[in-house]
Order: sequence, then structure tokens, then C-alpha cells
Amino acid sequence: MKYDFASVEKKWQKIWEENNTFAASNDYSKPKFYPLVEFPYPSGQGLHVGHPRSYTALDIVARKRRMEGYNVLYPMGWDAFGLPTENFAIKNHIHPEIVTQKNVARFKEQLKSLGLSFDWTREINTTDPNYYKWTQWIFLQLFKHGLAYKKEMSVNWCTSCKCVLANEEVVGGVCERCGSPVVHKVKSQWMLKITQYAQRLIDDLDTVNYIDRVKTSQINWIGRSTGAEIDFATTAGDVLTVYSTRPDTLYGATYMVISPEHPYLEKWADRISNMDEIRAYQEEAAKKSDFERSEVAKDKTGVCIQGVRGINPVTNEEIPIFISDYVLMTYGTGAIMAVPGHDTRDWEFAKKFGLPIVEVVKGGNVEEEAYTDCDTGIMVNSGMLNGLSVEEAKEKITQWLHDNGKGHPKVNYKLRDWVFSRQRYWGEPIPIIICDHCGYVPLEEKDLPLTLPEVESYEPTDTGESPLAKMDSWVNVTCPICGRPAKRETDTMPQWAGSSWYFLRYCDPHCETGIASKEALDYWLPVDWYNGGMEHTTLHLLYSRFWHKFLYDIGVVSTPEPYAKRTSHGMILGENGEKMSKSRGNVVNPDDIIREYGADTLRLYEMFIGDFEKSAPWNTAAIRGCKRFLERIWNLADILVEGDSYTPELETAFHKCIKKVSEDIEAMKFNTAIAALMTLLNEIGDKGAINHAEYKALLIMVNPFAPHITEELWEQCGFEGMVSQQKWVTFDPEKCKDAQVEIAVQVNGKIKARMMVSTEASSQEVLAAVKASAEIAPLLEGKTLVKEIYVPGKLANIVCK
RNA sequence: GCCGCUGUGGUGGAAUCGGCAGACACAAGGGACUUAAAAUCCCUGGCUGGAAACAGUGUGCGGGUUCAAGUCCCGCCAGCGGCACCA
Repeated sequence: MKYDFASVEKKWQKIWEENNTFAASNDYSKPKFYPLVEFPYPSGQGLHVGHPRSYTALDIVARKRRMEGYNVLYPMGWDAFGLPTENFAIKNHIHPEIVTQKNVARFKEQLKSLGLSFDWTREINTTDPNYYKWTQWIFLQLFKHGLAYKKEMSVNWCTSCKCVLANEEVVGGVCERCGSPVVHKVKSQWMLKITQYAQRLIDDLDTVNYIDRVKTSQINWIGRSTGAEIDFATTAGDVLTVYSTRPDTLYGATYMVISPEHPYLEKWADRISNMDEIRAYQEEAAKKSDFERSEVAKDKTGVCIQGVRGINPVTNEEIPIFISDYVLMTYGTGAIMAVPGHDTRDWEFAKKFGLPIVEVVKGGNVEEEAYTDCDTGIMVNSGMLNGLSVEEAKEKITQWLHDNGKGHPKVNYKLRDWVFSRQRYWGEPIPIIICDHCGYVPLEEKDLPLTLPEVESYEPTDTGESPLAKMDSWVNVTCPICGRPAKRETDTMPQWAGSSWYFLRYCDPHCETGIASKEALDYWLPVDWYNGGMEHTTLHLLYSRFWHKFLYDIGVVSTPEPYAKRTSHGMILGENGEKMSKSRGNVVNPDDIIREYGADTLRLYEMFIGDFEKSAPWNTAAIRGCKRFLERIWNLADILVEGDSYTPELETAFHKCIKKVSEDIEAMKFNTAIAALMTLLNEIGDKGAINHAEYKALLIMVNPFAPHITEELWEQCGFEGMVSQQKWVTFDPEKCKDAQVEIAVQVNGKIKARMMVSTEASSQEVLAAVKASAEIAPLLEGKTLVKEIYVPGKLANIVCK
């Protein structure tokens, strides 16, 4: 009988759906397993072939764990707020909610057609008021604990669209949509104090099992550095504090630089004789877009402040102070001591402005380039530090600064607070009322959710405010505290909000008394295995860890980390090896592949395509190999014979294969697991028959990869129950060994022969047999044996002279 | 510039701790079956020389350690991704 994948796949998808076969149980006494994949943004384009790579991988793990007796929660939902939907709504005058519903329906159908074992009874949607009620609730908790605050911030402003853009919408310094320049505009923004958690976000990485590249990117992103804050007295009679990671080079500080936005400039205005020049520079710097700033990064600019000079605290020499945009107001103190001898940027600046370069660490040639090595140099021209190593000097000078009240050790982070406002419609409204008398007043929890009102148009206003600002009836309210007229906050939350806690909601998605019941959270958390793209390492993953830690601090969740394990899949590229995109014309639609080859074949192919963690080019021709594999399994039903234990010829092959497949699934080596199954199938084919025990074991092993065909075969062969509800197969390590193996025999490292030996044979026995063999004995005649090596089951090497 | 990843046949990729390089597939060539094609099955295959046995050579390049290196060490080259004046 021919395998009709289309009808078989539909049949089983229907059965699984009607029986809720893969729903997680609320029996909290069972051992649990909570695998998680990133829920998709339901875009208008539908599913990408990249989605099934991640989803199938953890589906395989989830299915295996179910068979191993775990209570498995493998959920799915929709991260549905966001710009593309809003832009589509603006363009086509359709409510974003309608667009979302349509896209979700399509995505859901596509996911179901892949046979993924999601628990659809726990489906969530971030745009559902019953969901975002709790997103707003978390925001209120953050606000009440002082972690949400409003601040004047510079934001991205598109000069042509006249609207605020998120950082993601600014590509190469221009607007992603219209290509016009993007400039900075100061606006009052909601911010979340993620910086307060910076150290814990680094430290607790030691307690979780994340792949190294995720850990290192997070650490780099947070960007911890240690150094000292140093106070420089100025001729204006005040103190200018700088931050430096190289306090050891203090004797080489020959000038200072402050950021163009530094507040001291106003304070010093009366003393500065070239204030016009300074103001012109400030304006110039403000006008520059990020793009221009990075374009001119190598060419340093700046203005020397006339009228105020700094005093080096160790040399007591007066040194000039410059303003330059290479010093950022947002990092450290917005002021630096410049050590041109030992900092590349300071060196470039000093060369350009003809400033003195003093060598204080021996080892390089500071006339040629800055010498920045900290490991080998010895301090010179540095008074009390002379002769010390850099490390010793850092310690000594920091102590000296402390003792003399001129500075102290300091840790800084590159991580900035999270800009949490968007001037957009399609997001969670921020549940705050702004009252002239009472300030920012949080909504009462009983008034949540604060739902999005219907608006006429979703376009941002000319002033860059959210479309909600035009809704007078919604905006104008009375202050819950003083009863005076007040206004609602009209900004909405960024897309990252809903995805920062969604894994908590899955634990108890219909809970009305909290984000989820305490019992559910205690049972299911942490997520045991979270797989997702590397592009989410520094934003989503960091944001959700931050929220989780906050919820832990206020007693809502009982684990300090949300995810016990984090892995990441590689991208699937187009057939030409480039990133898949519409403009490159190399997009593969999973629907087409399913129609032509079936879901099982697609699943198998995506897992066989290569190393799961690396990117791999799509190759439609190669899919046929996976289709053939499944058809050969199908055809085995024709040579099925009675038998309730493995036949001797295949016993070792089965035990070996079970071991390999079981271990490879856990190690995410799906490609080699499939290769092992193909090898086993070839061996069965050579033998020409398969019995019931063997076929059952094979179907159980293949089921996580190809769930439909295995279910159908299980039923057609009259085996009891469903294959997906069987016990996972086990192996006996003793039975994985062949009685005899072929080893390679080398003389002086060159292969001279091959020989069959017993796996039980000792090293002496094998070496004796090797030396006596017809191929090897003549080669050893008249030579002195130097060394004999036997690597059991692999090779023997005779070294002689 | 900095950080990370990668470099293996015509192609995708295998190769626990250093132990037979090229598993498993795809594509290709040859054969069987067929009126024919598709499908299926069998055989061949890193490269060079040779009819063959076999010999030499081979994991980006150059050195090194070792009985033994794709794997470890030192120095390069190329490609991809991310960050980018973070003091």
C-alpha cells in the first residue's frame, strides 16, 4: 500500500486535537518537564521555515519526555502587539485587532499542520485584555517599587514621517520605512530601572545552564567595568569628577574632556571666554544623528574651554579641559581624564590638538601609538608609582585617592535603563494617570485591565504623541486621589513587555486572581529548557530575566531565574546561502513543502539539515532523502513477522541505536540521531525481515521526529494504544557491544593492516596477535621495538627503529 | 577596532577524552527492472599515478608538541554574525 501522507497527517491531527492528547496535567505530584520555544509574532507573511526548526526540536524532546513518564507542558501563544500589524492597519484602515485575529488563525493552522504537540488549551495572546491586565499589573508593581520612572530622554524622530521610531526601526541611521534621516528629539519617557539588577543579572548566570555564547553576549551587553572615580579640582573653585578604568595612569593625564551635554558648562558660563564657540559645538553635536556620529568616529573634534582649567591631583599641574562628543554624558560621569600615552582615543585627540603625550607605562612607543597593554608594563614618570606593575599601581593609587579624599573605587555598567514608552496605538496602555497636583498616580488594581479604546485613526500625531492622545473622552479623567481633572498617560508599552513574563501565564492561563496561581508557578517553574534565536539574547532574554527577578523579590515567583537552560538554533538560509528574505527572492514557504512532501518529511528534513546550533542553507533536492527514509519505514510493514524480542542478528544494532538516539536528542544532535536511525533501517533492510518487537521499538524511536506516519503504522499493525503514549525504549550498555571489531594496525603511525579482534581481548593478547600476524611480522624483522600502543576497539600501533 | 562563530569531497554534513578522516544523506556516473519514463533496487566514487595490487597525498595557510593532530599549542589568512568613541 502506498503512503498517503496528506490524509494520514490530517487524520491524526484531528484525533490529537479532539482528545487533547498533549494537554499537560494538573497533577502536581508527577515529575514535570517544561520546555519552551519563543512564541511567534503573527506577521502577515505567515510561518517561515525557520520557525519549525526550533519548534520541532523541542517537540521531539517534549514527546520523548512524555514517553519517559514526565508531565510535560509544551505551550504556544502569540506575541501579537507590534508595529507591522499597526502599520498594516494604518495603510488599510482595518482595526489591528482584526488583522491580529486573521494572522493568528493562519499561524495556528500552519502550526497544527506540522503536528507539533502543543497544549492548545493553554494558548495565550498578549493582546487579549485578560492577558495584558497582568502585564499592566506587573508594571504597577514596578512603579510602586520605584523601578518605573519618567525621564526626559532623547528619542529617534523620523523627519519625514514626523513620528517617533523604536531603535529597531532605525537602520543605519535612517528610517526603516521611508529612508529619511532620523534625528534625536527630547521627550519625556517611561523608564525601567534594569540597571539596578545589572550585577545580579551577571552573577546569576553562574546558576543557570545557558550555552556559552548566550552567557558571553549577556555579560558583554551589561558591560561591567571596574575602576575609580577621581576628583579633579578646577580653577573655577569646584571639583570635576571623572571615571577611569586606568587610575594607574593618573600621572599621564595631560588634559581633560567633558561631554558637550555636561551641566558644568552652564555653571562655568561666566568664566568661559569662548562660550560662543562652545555653544556652536554643542548645537552641532546635538544635530548629529547616530549615523553621522559613528561615521566620523575616527575623526576627533572638540573645543578647548578658555577660562577654566583642571588640576591633576597627583602632579598639581594645571591642565586644559576640552569638550568633545567622543565623551558620552550617558556613561560614567560624562567627564574623563585624558591619558594620550595609554588610550587610543585620547592619543588621536592629542595628536590632532597638539597636546603633550607622557609615557607612564613602559613597554611601547607612545610617539607612534597609544600603549594600552596592562599585563606587562612597568610604571615610569609616575612619582610614588614608579617601578610598580599596572595592577600594583592601580591598587596603590586607588588607596592613595581614598586616603586623601580625592576619589574612590567605582564599578560601571554599559547597560542603560530600559526605555519603556512607545508613542503608538497597538500596545498595552500604561495604567497611570497624570495629575498636576498628585503627580503620576497608578490606577487601582481593581480597574485593570485598562483596555485600548477604539480610535478613528491609528496614526501618530504630528507632535509625536500616541494616537490615544486624540481620544479626549478617554484621556480626560479625574484624579483618583484629589478628584481634580487629570489626564491618562497616552504612551503604550513596547512589544517586549508582553513577552517578558508569558512563560508564567502558561502555568495557569485562565487564572483570575493573579498572573498564575502560586501552586502552578511553584510546580512548573523554572522553565526546564528554553530554545530561541540568538537575536533575542540581549533584549528579550535579559528583559524577562529582569522582570522575573523583580517578581521573585516581591514574592510572586519562587525561583530567582526563569529559565534553567537556554539553547539557540542556527538560521535556515536560502538555497543560495544568503539570509532568506523577500527582496532576495529566496524564501521557502513551509506550506508548499508540507503539500508536496508532508509534515513528517519537513520535520525530519529540518532536523537532518545540519548541526542544530549552526546556520544551514536550504536544499529542496535533499528533502527526498528524508521522504525515502519514511517510505522505507512504511514498507517495512510488508515484511513484518511475529516475534516479541529482538532477533540475535539485530539485537546489538537496536541497543546501539536506542543509546545513540536517546543521547543525541538530549544533546540536540538531531542530525546524527536521524543518521543512526537510517543506519539501523539499512541493517533491517539487509536482513529482509522485522518482527513485532523490533518494529515497535523503531516506531517509538521515530515517533518524536515523524509523529503522524508512526501513529498510523502502529494502528495498522494492530499494536495497542497510540505510539505517542508508549514507554520510551531502553538499552542495555552490555548489549551495545559487538563481539568482534575491526581495528587498524599501524607500524610507526602508518596503517599497514586491519584485523578482527574480540572486544574482550586484553591489550597483551591483541598486541601479541598483531606482532605475529603475517602482514606485520616481516615489517618488524631486525628492528628494535620502542613502544606498543593498543587503543581498545580502535587501533594498535607498533613503534620500532 | 573589540567580542563571538566558522573554515573537512561536487553539496549538506559526521568524527565523546588526541586514536582508521569523510558516518548518514543529496547530487553524479554505471547497471537491473520497464516498450519507455517515473519510482524502486544493486554497484562506484577525496585527490594524483596505476589495468590492478598498491604507493603517494589530503581537514584554510605556516610552524610546533606527540607513537599518533580535523581535534592540543604558537603565528597568520579568509568568511559570517554582533557591538562599536562605554574612558
